[in-house]
Amino acid sequence: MEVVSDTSESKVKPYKDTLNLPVTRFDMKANLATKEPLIQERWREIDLYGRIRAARAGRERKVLHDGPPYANGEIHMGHLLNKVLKDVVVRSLTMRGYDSPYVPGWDCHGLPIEHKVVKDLGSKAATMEPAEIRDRCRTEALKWVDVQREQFQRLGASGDWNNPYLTLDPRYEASVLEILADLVDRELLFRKLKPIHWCLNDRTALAEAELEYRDATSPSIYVNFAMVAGVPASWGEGAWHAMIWTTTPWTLPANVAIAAHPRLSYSGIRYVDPDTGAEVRTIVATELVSKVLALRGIDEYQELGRVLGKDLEHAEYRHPFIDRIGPIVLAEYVSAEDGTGLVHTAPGHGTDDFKTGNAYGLATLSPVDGGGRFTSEAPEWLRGEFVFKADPKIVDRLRELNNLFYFKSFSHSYPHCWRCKKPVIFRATEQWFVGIDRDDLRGRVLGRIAEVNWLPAWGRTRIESMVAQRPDWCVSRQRHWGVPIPAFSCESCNHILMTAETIRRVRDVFRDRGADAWYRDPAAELLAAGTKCPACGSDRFRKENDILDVWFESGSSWRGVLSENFELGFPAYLYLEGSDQHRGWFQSSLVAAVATVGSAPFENVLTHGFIVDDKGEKMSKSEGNSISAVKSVEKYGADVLRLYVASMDYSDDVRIAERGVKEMSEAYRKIRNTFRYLLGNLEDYSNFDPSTVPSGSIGEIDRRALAGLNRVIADVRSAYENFEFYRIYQRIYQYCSVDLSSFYLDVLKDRLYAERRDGAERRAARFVMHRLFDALTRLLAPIIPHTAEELWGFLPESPDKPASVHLALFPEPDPTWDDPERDRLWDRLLAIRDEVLRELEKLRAAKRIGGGQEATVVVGSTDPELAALLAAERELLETICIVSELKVSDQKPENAAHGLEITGLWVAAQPSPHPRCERCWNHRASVGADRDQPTLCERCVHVLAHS
RNA sequence: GGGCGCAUAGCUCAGUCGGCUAGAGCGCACCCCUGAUAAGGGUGAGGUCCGAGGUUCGAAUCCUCGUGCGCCCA
Repeated sequence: MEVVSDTSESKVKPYKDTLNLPVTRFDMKANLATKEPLIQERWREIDLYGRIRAARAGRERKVLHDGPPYANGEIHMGHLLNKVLKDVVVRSLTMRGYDSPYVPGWDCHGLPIEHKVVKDLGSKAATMEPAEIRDRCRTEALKWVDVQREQFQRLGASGDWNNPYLTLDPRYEASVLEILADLVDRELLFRKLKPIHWCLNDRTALAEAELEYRDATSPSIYVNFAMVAGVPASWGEGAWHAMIWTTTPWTLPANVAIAAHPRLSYSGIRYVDPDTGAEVRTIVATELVSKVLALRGIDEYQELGRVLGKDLEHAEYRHPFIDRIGPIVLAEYVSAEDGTGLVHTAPGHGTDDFKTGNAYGLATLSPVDGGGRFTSEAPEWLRGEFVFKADPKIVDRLRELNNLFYFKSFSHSYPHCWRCKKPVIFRATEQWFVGIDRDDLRGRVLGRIAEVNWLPAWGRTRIESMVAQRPDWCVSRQRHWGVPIPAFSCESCNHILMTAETIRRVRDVFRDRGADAWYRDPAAELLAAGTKCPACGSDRFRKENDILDVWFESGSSWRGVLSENFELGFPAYLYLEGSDQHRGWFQSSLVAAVATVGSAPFENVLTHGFIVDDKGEKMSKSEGNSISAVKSVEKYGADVLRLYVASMDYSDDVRIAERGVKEMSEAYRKIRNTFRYLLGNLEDYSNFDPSTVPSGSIGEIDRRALAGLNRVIADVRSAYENFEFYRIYQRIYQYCSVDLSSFYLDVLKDRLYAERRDGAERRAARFVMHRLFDALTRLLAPIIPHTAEELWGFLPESPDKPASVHLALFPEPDPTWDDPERDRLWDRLLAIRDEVLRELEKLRAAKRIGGGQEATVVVGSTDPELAALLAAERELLETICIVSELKVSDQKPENAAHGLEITGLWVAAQPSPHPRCERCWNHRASVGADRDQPTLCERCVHVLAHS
């Protein structure tokens, strides 16, 4: 077969080379995974963070103080959300002109790290010195600091990553002790008993995480306590009792009260004991009476009266084997699930009991030593006895005294030690507390809360109710990995010695050599020479072993980072964390600051929600619905993840799903392509000077685009100021998609491609495109910093142009282009355009045209006002509808359609009768008029003649 | 079980003081273009405004009670 010719193909577009088609080196494909690390590398090379600091030096300072993440494990989506939000805040403050330094921090001490280290060491741990274990903990913590630092930086977060604050830094540890000393100065710190989980075998305190719940057999006993006062008189005279139930008889020596539920009904009953034949009167929760009596096979009894729990409050009973009167108290946790509805209360042996005891001012008894043997505080017949062996003795005693109603063995879930696997007990020990009601600390904290700006506003209600209800703050822990509480005890009389003065002395040692000094130096060297026990005069002391709660450490960061060491300034402009921190860091920081310096450490507190999956349920590794932050960033790029996070209202929970990330990739591409198109038409951009474009040459359509940009700038700036980042994404994305891509840039094509390269009309378009490019790049910089930086590189160099977009300021609206009256005109023109496009679509569906340039349109109206508008704006309408010809007529053709939205308007569209210009593809009557170039329209002939 | 929140289209969000037929973008379906081309344009279909009561001439909006989900407690 003979090939006729392929010259026809080359002749199809003979004029293509004469057009000004888009050209750019800016890639359509972002390739963020490889490009972002290169951009970050450049930022490091030019010390961008340092340059930003220098550029903003002397400007008003607004500091976002970083809440330290725990240095343990790789970062997850929660970290990503938090750090991206912080980075958007810091970068936007910077671009608003503020000096906004960001010092990241890490929480390095605490149980999870120590737990892991001890677990890895296995049995060796027991033989190691605390200082050795601490060395390993430090290594572990610093390892994760490095891992997380890399991963946070990979997100593009800007900050002083070379000088972060670490809670294990000696300077930081010294600041923590400084706060402790201040608390002692103000008499807010004290010791009191508190029950904690205690392993009798290892003689050590255990945290909740170190407990294993396993089945154990315990005695279950029902005991009648003799009432001495407060039984309703209407129930009649007699020896009344109150029946309690317990599975830990050995805690009865510490019993100081019986708890009832205020709104539960209690019955006074009379029954005959089947064994002794004696008549017994006792009190039991009404709904449990028959169940309890059935244990002994009793089915006959008389109910002598009923009363609500709250009416039993302050009634009194006598302890069955100790000479002591105890009250009936009220507690919400009492239930009628099992037992008798009356709960044996021993504040020294249970958390609930302790709380109730505090509320009623009851004594916390703890007659048990570290090995589980009763002390001299217990009745003589129990002294020296091991608690679990005491159970049967106590049961026998109760039986002898005729107080035991019922006994059986009972299997239930009970906490055991994670290491030795033996059952643990609750045992009250001396702990250090910050007294929340001393010196009206609670009231003062509540007062400062009211002065802070909480975002969202309900954060205030939340933290207020937490502070109003919180108990004293227990700040001591029986661990190794933390800041030691530098207390001494007298070797001869056990008096505890810790004054502001002794603390500050140790603080100085810590600042020089770190907290390890506590474990290495003898007590005598940590105390001033000649220190004597104020109680007995001895000069020999031991070091105590408690460390501080990690919340106390992180709650001291305003001092160790804002006031001292980093000199960022106190208070901080903003704290920004998840809403769980109302109980955590916000509160510990607030209490520590109000207690010691009297004011809140922050002016604004912004909270975000939690990461949930696409169904709105929380992400967890065990559920298999979690998405790896590290892998997602590697796969899609940090900018895509940042855009994703920024697109959602973080005040509520944030849904993250793989599909969502993919959709966001597409949205990112759309934004990227909009910029790419702008760049493509700004060829030889570096030589384009927008200041040479006279404003008089800026046309109607261009003015509308610039007015629209003004609104975008104003909206976006205000959204940044209000921390409403998702509005920024919505606003810019919709602007790029609707106003630019599908309208302005589409309409502009004929002008950009076909007009004279340096003609006034084309220069006007490029003026607008330059302004769009410059403003949108700046506005997006805090959210997609890498892409913005890449775009920034394409802006023409000038002495005013900073080396990085992140050194630049946000754009300002330019009122030159605002004209509300013209905005209203445009609303009408665009509505008319919609009607025209609908008609074109009908022609297209009928296969009569393809592109709009193949069509000619006639519009008109019976409404004289509208008809006049059409006539006045005919040319503009022709341009924005992108048709070859738009005519206005008062003669309505038969096939004309009525406006769908605009009544009185009619539109008729049909294929253009004119030939197509081979250069600009418009169908024009003028095609063929020029003898030399018979396939071109008049405009194109003219352009070619003058270029 | 308690405290604090949230719930509008498949997704992300608007919706003012209670007042039109509840909107936008994306996605989706169909179509066009091939001079933004792993792009671009057009048209269209999508809603029990979480549910049930109540207030009101009128409720996505205000009130009450639920349901689901989250955070913090117990």
